[in-house]
Amino acid sequence: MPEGHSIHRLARRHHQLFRGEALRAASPQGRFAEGAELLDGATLERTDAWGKHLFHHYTGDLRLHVHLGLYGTFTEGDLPAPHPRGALRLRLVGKERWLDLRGPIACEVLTPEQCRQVTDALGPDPLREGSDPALVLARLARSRASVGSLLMNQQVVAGVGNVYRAEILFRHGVSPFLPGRDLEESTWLSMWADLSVLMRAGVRTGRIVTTDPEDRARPAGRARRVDAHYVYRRTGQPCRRCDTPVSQVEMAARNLFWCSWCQPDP
DNA sequence: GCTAAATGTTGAT
DNA sequence: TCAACCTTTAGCT
Repeated sequence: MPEGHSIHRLARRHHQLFRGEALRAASPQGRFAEGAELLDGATLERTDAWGKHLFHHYTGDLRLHVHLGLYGTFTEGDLPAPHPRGALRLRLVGKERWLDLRGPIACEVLTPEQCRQVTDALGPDPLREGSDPALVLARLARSRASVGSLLMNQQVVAGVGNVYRAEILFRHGVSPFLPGRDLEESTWLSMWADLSVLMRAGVRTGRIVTTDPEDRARPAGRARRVDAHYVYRRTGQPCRRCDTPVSQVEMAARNLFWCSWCQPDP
């Protein structure tokens, strides 16, 4: 579930797996053969994430840039690595562990300068130290576009995806259709603070849970699955706060979910 | 066990 | 606006 929290979690994990190790790199699929050749033998110094973009810093100023897109996925394990099967874009092998990457939308070796170009095009990331919500506000304040679409724009805020978008709007009673310029500053600042908390929890657990305990159904009997979302993918089901059926509409080829009572139209 | 839909973005039409 | 990327998972049966 690659929203920003997953990518930060992966950055942390890859650092744990391979920090300080010289890695073998290969692209069994062939689509990253040149890049893998460049990386082969380099040592992983550190990892970094900005929004949904992942970076590995290797010796020799080599940077691996990965964007998982919708389908991309990493798998890992202890050596020996299994025989490569399917479309395996990149396999990294360390002293004790292997790491496979499949289906990313971006997997490339960049220079530090090229990495900067990537991150310069991104808005502040609630998961990064020192990110400034005022910069986001400045973008919102001069846009007639809906806050629902602006939150999905990585140049405005980095790391928020369809789930966090729907849930943060609900939690603050904001209609997705409100023009960005009409969002109150104080509302945005509490949304940002809330996003940081929720996304940090996502990094810790690997799951997106946005409901407050009092809005979840009583745990009937044994450990049942937690009611993790207020509106995301709950079309037609009663709102956890007011019982109004959750609404859904397709917006820019993405599903948008909201409660028309808790988040009234502007 | 199978099918449909999905967390995202780019590039072509 | 749509296809591509080509894996995972939720929801059926």
